[in-house]
Amino acid sequence: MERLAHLDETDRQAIHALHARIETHPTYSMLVKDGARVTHCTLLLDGFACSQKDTGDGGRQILSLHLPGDFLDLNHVLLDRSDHAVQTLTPATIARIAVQDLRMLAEARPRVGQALWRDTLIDAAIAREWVVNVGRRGATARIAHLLCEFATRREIAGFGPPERFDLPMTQEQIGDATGLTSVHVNRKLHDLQDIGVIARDRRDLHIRDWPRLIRIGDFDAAYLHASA
Amino acid sequence: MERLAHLDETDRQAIHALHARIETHPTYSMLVKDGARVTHCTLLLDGFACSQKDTGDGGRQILSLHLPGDFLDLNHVLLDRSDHAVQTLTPATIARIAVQDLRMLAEARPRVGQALWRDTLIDAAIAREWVVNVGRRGATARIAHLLCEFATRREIAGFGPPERFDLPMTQEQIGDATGLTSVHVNRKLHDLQDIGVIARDRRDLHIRDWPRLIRIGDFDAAYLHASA
DNA sequence: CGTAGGTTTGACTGATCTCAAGTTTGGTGG
DNA sequence: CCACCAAACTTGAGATCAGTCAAACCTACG
Repeated sequence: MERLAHLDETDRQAIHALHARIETHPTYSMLVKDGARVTHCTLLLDGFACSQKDTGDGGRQILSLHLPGDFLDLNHVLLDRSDHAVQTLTPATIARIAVQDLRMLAEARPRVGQALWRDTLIDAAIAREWVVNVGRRGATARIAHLLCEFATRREIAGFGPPERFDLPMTQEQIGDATGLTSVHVNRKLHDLQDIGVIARDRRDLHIRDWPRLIRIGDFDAAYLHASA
Repeated sequence: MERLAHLDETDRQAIHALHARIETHPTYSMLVKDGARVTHCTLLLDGFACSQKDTGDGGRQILSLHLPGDFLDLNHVLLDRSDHAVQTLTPATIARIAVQDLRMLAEARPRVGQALWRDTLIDAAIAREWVVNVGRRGATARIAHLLCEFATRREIAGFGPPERFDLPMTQEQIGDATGLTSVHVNRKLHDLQDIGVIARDRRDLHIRDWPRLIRIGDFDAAYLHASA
């Protein structure tokens, strides 16, 4: 949260005073169910997760990825019903904090409140960029954009350089995130590999030509609002 | 804003005390430019507008529609750079309010602050639903969903029943909103007409079989969070 | 080892795009 | 009031991208 707003000592104390329940969950647990009434917000402490929504005919769309340190569902501070699901992509440990506590905190400590609000605004900006990605880009660009976003968000969150990392997603999940089928994802991933832009070994992804991947993915990190 | 939170008399007075500059703009004016530094937020008083973003190869994606009474860019309260553009779809009159005034108001009157935050959360929910629409639904369903959303938002905003209204968009714009070409939009609109679900005369749209349109568009209004 | 989940490949299908030409509509100036 | 023009809508034919179906192949894990 330090990245979202300048907090003073009182702010920090107020945050540390929050009561949180720590939980651990295996891969593919539903942390939040779509349509559920929610009384707690969830903070991802370790592992990866994604927001998703199902269509009437059995399709699934992944809406965003969550890294350690992300709030998964801050929207529940003011909306009492969930409009999408959140699922773990890996084993994860989370902290559940009562909505009411967060709301009171936001009121008592405006700086903290603004940090939380700002976080939800960045989530919204990411969602808008995903509309563009899925609506107006070809398959290769969509996948490249997803890789760029994940790599830079990782870096921003302090997990090291964007050139090499474990991508915690199956090709099927990449497809659900980009509006493609797993078969097509596989082929386009190979294309990116064949032209030397990326290299892969299992989940381990190596971006060999970062500027080119950015160009292919039509990526501009501005929407992540990373600068304080 | 009364729909977003319960406000008391002091809240109302504080809102009325805001200084706003009223402007009128013709069709297709850029109210907010993508990437611009922003010092004012915009409230749409009359007319229609849309948020949009351009891709590197000249494509355009419409991200959301704005009705009279909507804030167009509340994200600027806490993010100083715009990550998308806002353009009028019809002649429009707007009110510009200084970001700083809104920020101070939100701090002084928590109820108002929560109303504003809640508004941005609903915008985010709409953006997420658009990701699903554009990512995982076929052409006809995308268009049907767009019509359903516009019709219900109109109704929620108090513009009368959802069965008949003027759609303030060209088929090209419907395409930009759904990730389709105007040609394909035209064909699918005709399909909907041929099966008797809608009738059209110029921009005047008549939904003749609302339950069926909802089914075709896989529409569930829950994401609009309309109930107080 | 055996199995399930994930990846890879091929052949075929189909939805949507592209290009291109008409047609209608609404506004504007004479 | 009419003629004209630009924008929007419509239609057709052909091309392309991505989906479907189906099988084979890995590979981690029990």
